[in-house]
Amino acid sequence: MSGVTREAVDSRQDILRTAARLFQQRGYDATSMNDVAAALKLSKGGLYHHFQSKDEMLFHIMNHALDITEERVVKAVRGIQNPEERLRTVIRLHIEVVLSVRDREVTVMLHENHPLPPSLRKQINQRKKDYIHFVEGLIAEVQKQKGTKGTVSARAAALALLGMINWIYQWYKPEGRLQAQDLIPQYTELLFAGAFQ
Amino acid sequence: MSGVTREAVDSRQDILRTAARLFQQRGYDATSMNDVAAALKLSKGGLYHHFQSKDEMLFHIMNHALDITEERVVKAVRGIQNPEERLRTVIRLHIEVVLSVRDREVTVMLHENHPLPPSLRKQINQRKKDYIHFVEGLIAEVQKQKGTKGTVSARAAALALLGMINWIYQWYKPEGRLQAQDLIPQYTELLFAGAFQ
DNA sequence: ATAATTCCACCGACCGATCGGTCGGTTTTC
DNA sequence: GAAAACCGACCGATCGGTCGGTGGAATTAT
Repeated sequence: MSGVTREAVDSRQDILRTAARLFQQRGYDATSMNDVAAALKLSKGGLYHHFQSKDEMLFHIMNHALDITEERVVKAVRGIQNPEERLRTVIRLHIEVVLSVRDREVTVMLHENHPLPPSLRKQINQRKKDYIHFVEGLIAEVQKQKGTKGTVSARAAALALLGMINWIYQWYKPEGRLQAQDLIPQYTELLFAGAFQ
Repeated sequence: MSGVTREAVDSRQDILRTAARLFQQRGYDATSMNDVAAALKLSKGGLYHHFQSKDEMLFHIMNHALDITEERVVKAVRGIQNPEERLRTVIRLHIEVVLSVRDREVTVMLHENHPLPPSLRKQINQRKKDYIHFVEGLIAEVQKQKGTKGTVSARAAALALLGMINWIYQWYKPEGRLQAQDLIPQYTELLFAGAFQ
């Protein structure tokens, strides 16, 4: 067993990536299992060899989107001591994740609210809440450090920040003006000092 | 003809209101024409007497949502001379529209991106763009008035503001903490001075 | 005033298509 | 040769949409 046991990469991952692409482009409901199978040059029967249901695929895609966010944002800033710098980095990384062409799972998670079976649904919602809480706590830390006296609570600021970032996929066009590298400093400054400094 | 010619109110409006409620609660795709008809105590055949297709209903709902926004936000602030006060009022009114239980059409318009026939789709998208432009222009005015030197462009600020407001429906619970009346001043201050003043 | 006609909201059975999902059997892989 | 991967025909259900017809109110003719 010298590095074997693998090969064929683990086709589940490939399938999920393709499915995520289609779900993002056409929407979950408008994408049939036949569409997914065809895009993978599989039959529908073959596809069902790997997944039990369409819901299960959506669940895995959403879970993977949350894995990505935790990996590329939460874990990535653990080492940063200064709260303000940590928050600035979170903003940058989160925007980069949302705009990443590679991570279409994230957009699917943001947009689709197809009713999953309750147990699966609860798992996803809990992880989403955890992330909001993470951002809220970080903002509270920065507020404390800066001695903020304003009326903006950490919770409202977190929800506003996540709202403006998570809404980007609704209007962003890679070929349009306002590119990612312009967006990051502007959204950051908006949160830290408003739009009229 | 003494005030006659009416009666029966105009059932198309009633139908659209019911459809909007169902579309918002269950989603457009997950709501069948039978569901809509049943909620109105109609048969599906009877429903199709009033509308040609499900797409047409969605189009009218979205158009109506844009009517509401123009009426209750854009037109409502026309009389306000001072740009800053006008912008503050726009923020308040827009949040109130998004949170209004009565205007479920708005949430439907924000969330659903079902592919309408191109001509209808273009109309909706154009009106959305017009509204973004309206907010962008207003922000630019305030920036000029205040002599803003920062790096936040009016366009980025407009998209961020609309993002944080239009995202509210994703997390807002009427029974939760963070009510509308708390939200409005906090979102306003966030845009004007950031979260750490 | 009444009979005939028009009109309109509505019904309910039906259609073709498509959907998610199944299953028995065949091919591929190691 | 066993096990995993895969095929393709098939199923029941549901979908958006159609259509011939019906009953009653309004309109017109007589």
